[in-house]
Amino acid sequence: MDIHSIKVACSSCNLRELCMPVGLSPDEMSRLDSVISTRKRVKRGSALFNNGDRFSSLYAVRSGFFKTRVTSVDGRDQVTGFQMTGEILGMDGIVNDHHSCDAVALEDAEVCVMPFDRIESLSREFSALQHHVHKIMSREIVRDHGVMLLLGSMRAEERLAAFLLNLVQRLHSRGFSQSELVLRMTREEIGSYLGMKLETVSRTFSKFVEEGIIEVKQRHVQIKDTEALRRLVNPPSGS
Amino acid sequence: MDIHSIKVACSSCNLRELCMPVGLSPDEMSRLDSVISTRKRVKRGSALFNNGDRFSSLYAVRSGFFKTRVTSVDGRDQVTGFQMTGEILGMDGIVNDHHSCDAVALEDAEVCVMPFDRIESLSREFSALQHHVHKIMSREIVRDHGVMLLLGSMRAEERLAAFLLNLVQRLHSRGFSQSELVLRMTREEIGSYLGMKLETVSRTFSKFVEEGIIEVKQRHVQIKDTEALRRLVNPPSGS
DNA sequence: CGGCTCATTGATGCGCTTCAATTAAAGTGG
DNA sequence: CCACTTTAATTGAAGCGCATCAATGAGCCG
Repeated sequence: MDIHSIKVACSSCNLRELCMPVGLSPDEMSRLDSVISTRKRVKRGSALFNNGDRFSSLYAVRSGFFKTRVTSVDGRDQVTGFQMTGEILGMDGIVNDHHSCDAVALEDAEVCVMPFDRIESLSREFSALQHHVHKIMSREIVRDHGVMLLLGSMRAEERLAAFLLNLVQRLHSRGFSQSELVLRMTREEIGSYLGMKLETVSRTFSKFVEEGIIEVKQRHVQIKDTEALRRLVNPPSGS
Repeated sequence: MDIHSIKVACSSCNLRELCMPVGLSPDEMSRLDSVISTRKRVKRGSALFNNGDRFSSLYAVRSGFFKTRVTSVDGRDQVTGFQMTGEILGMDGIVNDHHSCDAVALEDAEVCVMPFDRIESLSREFSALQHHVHKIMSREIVRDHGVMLLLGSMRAEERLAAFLLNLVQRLHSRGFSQSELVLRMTREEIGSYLGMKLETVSRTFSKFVEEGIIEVKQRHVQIKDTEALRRLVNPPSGS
């Protein structure tokens, strides 16, 4: 066991509200600790796993920030999500025993490695853990449906507004500001996620700035009028 | 037990390759039979469940055809998928104990009702079933990522070509033709799924007909040049 | 047959992409 | 530490793809 494995314990992790362990007894919790065998560091720009890699584990983001991306046969790619502290990566790999997307760190990151066969065997013992795994996967499905709604029916301004509100809400629930955020991804990555070109992302940011809704300094964004963003996502009534 | 409950048994179901039971022993199979408590008929146009309904069960499509759809606060909706025989509905409901989308039958349909708490308890006994449940949810996640790629990075022709190829492939794996299909959904529903307007769907169909790729007579589609469709989805190299 | 829903097709315009140039920031080596 | 290079972001101008509006046609059913 290397030095990074010390204190790798869900029971003493300050992320337990966000991550896997929920409603477990102290005994169950310590059994879960034994599942989280290792931590793994991932350097900015490198991949936690790639499309085609053999699937073995789920990963809980301990620190840092990831994007996941799928690539079509002809090389186009699409960012399918951004994952922050406490969120789970790797569920795409279960169905075919191989990953079907890339997970790339957008800043130096650390993840908890949770071997999936261990999760499954422990799930057979603890129904609370079992149900939690099901919820995590269901949550991902529901999130994906929301992205489809965004991609299929919203216009550029609405998409970016929804994106900002979503990001800031997730950051807020992790103790950060409701109104300030630092983007960890490029305009191009935002655009890929939102189905628009980087120039459109940039222009839309500028438009929001002109309208006094946000302030932008590079990747630092300050939200000055949350309600205006909400109105953009959900147009009052008649378009 | 009403008459429809007779012979509701996975062990004698000709869909077992497509649906839930995989790699179960005869004993396990008969235990699974006991989970599938009932069948339920759903008339064309009516909902199996709606957004907000309490979640209790997963549903396996026994016959017929469904769409699922999410609705935004301001009333826009997005078709998130079309489900045919052997496919599973309802996984969206696990995370919040309530469904977050509507599942509407596009033709008279019948589903197997699988109470989720029973699935979970049986999953704790049979690891094969447990893993299969995980695979089904993972498959849905992977499918959703594919739809995001389609919505985020493809143009109208590519989207419709991908849609047709996907439909015909799923039908083929159920014993139907590789080249002929009957659309169970309207142009508007196709458009909602693909993020385009019904007029664009219609025009794109017409374009394919002009190019000799397909023949269309109302909802009956005959694919005359599968390779041309494949080339549309995956442009040769340039462009 | 008349009234419905669904589909097709045309004309016009807008939103976003594309191409291109400029600026700003971040990383690199002398 | 400051030139130099590289990457990221902004902004403008032009064009295209798809949406929108509108009218017609085709099936379906009471």
